[in-house]
Amino acid sequence: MTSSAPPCGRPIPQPATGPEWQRKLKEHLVANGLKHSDQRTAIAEVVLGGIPGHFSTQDVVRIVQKRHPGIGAATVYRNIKTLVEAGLVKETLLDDQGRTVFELADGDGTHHDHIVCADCGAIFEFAEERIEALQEAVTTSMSFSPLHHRHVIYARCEYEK
Amino acid sequence: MTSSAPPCGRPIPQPATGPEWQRKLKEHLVANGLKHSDQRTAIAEVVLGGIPGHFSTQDVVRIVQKRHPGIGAATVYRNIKTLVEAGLVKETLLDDQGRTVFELADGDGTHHDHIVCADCGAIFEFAEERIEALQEAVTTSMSFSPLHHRHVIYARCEYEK
DNA sequence: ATGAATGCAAAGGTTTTGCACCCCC
DNA sequence: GGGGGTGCAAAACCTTTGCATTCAT
Repeated sequence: MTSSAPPCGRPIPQPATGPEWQRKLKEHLVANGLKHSDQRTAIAEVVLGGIPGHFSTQDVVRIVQKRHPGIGAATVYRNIKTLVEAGLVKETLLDDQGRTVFELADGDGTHHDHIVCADCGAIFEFAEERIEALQEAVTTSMSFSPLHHRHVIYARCEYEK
Repeated sequence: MTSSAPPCGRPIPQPATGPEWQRKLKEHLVANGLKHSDQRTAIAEVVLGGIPGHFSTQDVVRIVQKRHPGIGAATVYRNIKTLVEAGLVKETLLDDQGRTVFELADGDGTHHDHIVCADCGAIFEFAEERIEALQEAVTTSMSFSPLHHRHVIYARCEYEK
């Protein structure tokens, strides 16, 4: 079946859902004098328990509000920022429309970069040690200390051609 | 301004200013049934003749309007899109504030990626064949055909520490 | 009670679009 | 004169912020 658009005929990688994000979150809140709230819990549950792959804040707003219509968008923005600071979520890349895109932080210290399907927009991941190493070498050779990077390859899925 | 603040004590690379962009542009216009206009000329002159390094559309708007106060921002947006389609300018990366950043297309087929100073926001370039090759290999090994990529390293200039 | 969290609305910023008018070919 | 080009203002979007209120500790 030659699908006219989406899901690229390939499985979207699932996030590593840990049973311990709750502990990590509580830890972060306590350590920073932050407080609990039903909204915070609801948002964290949606993000850390139910979102596969990559998402924008607007995605979260939609899902959260479907479940809890009272929660405002600003609260979602503020809480995702908190989740990032807690190290549970990380910002990965800005998409073509200027939205910030997030993904769950890998429980382990794993790092990966992304391939975006130019046809359907699906996001895939890849890890290549040698690229990381060369990257580091290039950066230091230019007298910089690398902090982080955004490496996104836009490609066409061969199955779609 | 795209790269304001302390210039990191390093020279910003100058673009390759060709004497032939006018020919290329006219070619593109003719080929696509597009027309000339004083505004189009003015904008092209600012972008292709006078802008060093990397710039946002807003940068161009400011410069163009200083010289020709009558030209509207929408016209600049529309014309930069045309310049991109003509292959004279290319989109390089989205900055932290969601603005689209452009640079002049290299006259030759040269390709490079970017290092952004996390302290001052200055943008530098690097080229590393081996990274490009690995990138291609990884992409095809995943059954994709690479189209283009965005590879941005955020780093701290050692001189600033 | 003290500081955080929330909701709402407004503001900020970039980019797009609708529309009437103008101008090149 | 027909189709692109332009200006202006309004609209889209995403995200942040101000403020009064509510809530957790």
